[in-house]
Amino acid sequence: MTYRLPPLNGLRAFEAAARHMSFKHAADELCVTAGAVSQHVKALETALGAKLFRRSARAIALTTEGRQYLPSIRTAFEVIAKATEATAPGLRGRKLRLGIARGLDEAACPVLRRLVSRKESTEIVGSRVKDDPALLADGGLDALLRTSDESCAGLHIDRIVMGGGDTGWMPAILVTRPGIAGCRQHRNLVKLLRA
Amino acid sequence: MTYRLPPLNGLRAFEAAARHMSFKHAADELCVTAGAVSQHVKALETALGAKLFRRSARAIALTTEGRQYLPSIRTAFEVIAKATEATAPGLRGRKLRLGIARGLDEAACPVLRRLVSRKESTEIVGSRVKDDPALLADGGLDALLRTSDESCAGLHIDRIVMGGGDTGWMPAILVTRPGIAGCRQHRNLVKLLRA
DNA sequence: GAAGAGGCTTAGAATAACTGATGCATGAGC
DNA sequence: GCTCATGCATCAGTTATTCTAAGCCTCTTC
Repeated sequence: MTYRLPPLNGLRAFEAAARHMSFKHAADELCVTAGAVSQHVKALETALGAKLFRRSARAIALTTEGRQYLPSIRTAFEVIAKATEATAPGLRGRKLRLGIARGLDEAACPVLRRLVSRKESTEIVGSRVKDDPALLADGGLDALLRTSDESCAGLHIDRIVMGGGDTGWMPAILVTRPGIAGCRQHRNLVKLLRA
Repeated sequence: MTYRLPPLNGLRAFEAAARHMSFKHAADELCVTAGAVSQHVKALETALGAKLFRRSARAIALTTEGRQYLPSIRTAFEVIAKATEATAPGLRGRKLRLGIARGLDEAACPVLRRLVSRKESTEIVGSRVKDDPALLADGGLDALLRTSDESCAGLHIDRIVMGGGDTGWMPAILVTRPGIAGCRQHRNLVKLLRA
C-alpha cells in the first residue's frame, strides 16, 4: 500500500489560508511571509491539477474543489495533532518553565517583567537564570531566552524580535528543549514575545 | 484553532519505514536513499521527544510509542490520499499516454519496446512522438520520456536511469503534466522504467 | 573469518524554501 | 475621481534544508 500524497507542507499552507481566509494571516500563523504561503499553495494546486482558491485583489475565496478538499485535510491534521499530543510527552499539563538569561535587559521589556511576575500567562513561569543551555538538558528548564545562539546543538531555536519596550526592538534567541517545541505553550510563548 | 504538527515529511518517512519495517525499502518507495529516511525519522523523533524505532544492527522495531503513534498517522494519510483522489482530476480512469521522444533508442531498451507494444502494463500506453513538451500542454500526452530537461517550466520532472538494456544504463528525463505526477499510474511508470 | 546486508553518521552538493522588492488590482477615505 | 492602503503574485537572490555518497559498525551466513 502506497499513497498518493501531495506536497504536505503545501497542505499545511492551504489549511491555514482557508482557516484565515487570508494568505497574510496564514503567513503570520506559520511565521513566514505571505509570499511563501502563496508559493506553497500554488505548488499544491499544480500538483493536484486543480485551483483551490479564487484570488481577487483584496481577498481569496475557496473554489468548489477547495471547499470540497478542505474538510478532509482538516480532519487529517486533527488526527495527527491528537496522536502527537497523546504520544509525545510535551509538558504533561505542567507549566512551561522559561529561563531568561541575565544578559537580557528584562527591565526594558514589559512582557518579560510580566512573565517573571506570572501576570502574563497562567501556563508559563518565567525566571532569571544564568545564560547556559545546559539548564535545558538536565530538566530544570523548558526554554531559555538569551542573546546568542551558541552551543545549542540539537536544540530547537526561534529567532525573536521583541517589541513593546521603551528601547524599541530587542532581538533574542529562544532555545527550547526537544519535545517541547511546537506544543501549545511554546507557540503561545513565541506569540507573546513577538507581540 | 491551530495545530501542533510535527515535521510532516518526517511523518511520511516514519509511516513508510514502519510499513516496510526497513529504512532501505522505505527509501526505495520514496525514491531517496536510506540515509535520508534515517534523517527524517530522527528529526521527527527529536521533535516529538520520543523514540519511535528501536534500531538493531540488521533490523528496526517499533517502540511502544511508535506502535501507538502509527495507526493515527496511517489514518491521516489515508484521509489525505482519498481526498486527493476525489478532488484532483488525475487520469479519471483512462490510461496514461506516454510519449517516447524520437531521440531515445527504443530498441536498446526492452521496457520501452514492451510499453509501446502494450505488453508491459494495462494502464500505460506508449508511443513514439517528436521531442516536444508542448504535446503535454495541449492534451495529447500525459508524460514524455526524453533526453533533455529543456523547456519544461511548470512541468513535473523525474530523472530516470533505465537498466535492462544491452547497452547498459540509459539516462532519461520523464516530463509529466501537472496533476498527473504522483498518481498511481505515474508511480508505476517510474518504477517500471527504473527497474 | 570473509563476505554481505542493513542501519548510522558525516561532509559536501543539490535542491527547496524563504525573503524582500516590486507590480498590480481593488476598495476606502477624502 | 484622486490618493492611499491593503493584499496577492512574481522574481531574483539568499538561506536553509534535504539528499547523496562514502565510510563505519554490527550482526548473520556461508
